[in-house]
Amino acid sequence: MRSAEAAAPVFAALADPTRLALLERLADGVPRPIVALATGSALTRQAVTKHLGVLSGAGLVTRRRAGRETLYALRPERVAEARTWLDEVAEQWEDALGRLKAHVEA
Amino acid sequence: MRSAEAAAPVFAALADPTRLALLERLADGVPRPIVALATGSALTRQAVTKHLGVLSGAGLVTRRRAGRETLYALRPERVAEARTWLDEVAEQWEDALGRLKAHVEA
DNA sequence: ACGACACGCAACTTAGCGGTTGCATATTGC
DNA sequence: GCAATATGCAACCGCTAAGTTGCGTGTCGT
Repeated sequence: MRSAEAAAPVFAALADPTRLALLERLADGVPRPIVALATGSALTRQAVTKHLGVLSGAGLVTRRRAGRETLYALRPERVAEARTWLDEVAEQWEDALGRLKAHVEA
Repeated sequence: MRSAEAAAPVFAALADPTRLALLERLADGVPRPIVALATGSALTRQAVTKHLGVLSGAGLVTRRRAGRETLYALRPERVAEARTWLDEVAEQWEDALGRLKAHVEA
């Protein structure tokens, strides 16, 4: 993920508190069906389904059909990619800060 | 930034490719006026102004008036906060993975 | 003082998101 | 087979975001 074009969809998926909460609940690595994720979220099952669709579309989560229920699980590679983008910006900034400091002290 | 509630606005600000591009151009630590950021972005000055307003609202950027132009500069603390949130999810997942592995091998 | 420059404010249009409701479908268990 | 469960699909409403256009204001340079 080098360009902003590639990073934006992932951040867009992370931009909703409901979706962040879903990710937090999936962060333990256990795949869960929709109903299990809908209970306690004060939302309709359909709303949760849509949010999971967004997360799946951004590659942050995987879907797998198991009988009559579909299991969703976290996909940590994409989380890592988002972190990479932020790392690059932060690193570039710290490099610039370092050069500035060196220039001032010279 | 411990809860999803606090993290979402920052990610929402990062959700737009135009805003990410603006952050990339500000990542060298040099404060720039709006016109300098608008040139080459294929957008109107007003559109860029709005995006900078969003970034400023999320605390990702600072505004400073200098004569007839307003200078925008990156504010790396917030970038670090977003990274922290992603780190927590990733860490939790890796912990879960570690436990799972230990359980399987046992 | 005056023109050019950089910007802010406000109204408007358009498109997409979050959410709900209603209905159809496949699966499980008895 | 039948009721209950878990889900998918589609239409619809309300709201906000993105972007443009038009106009007004302060500032710089000559």
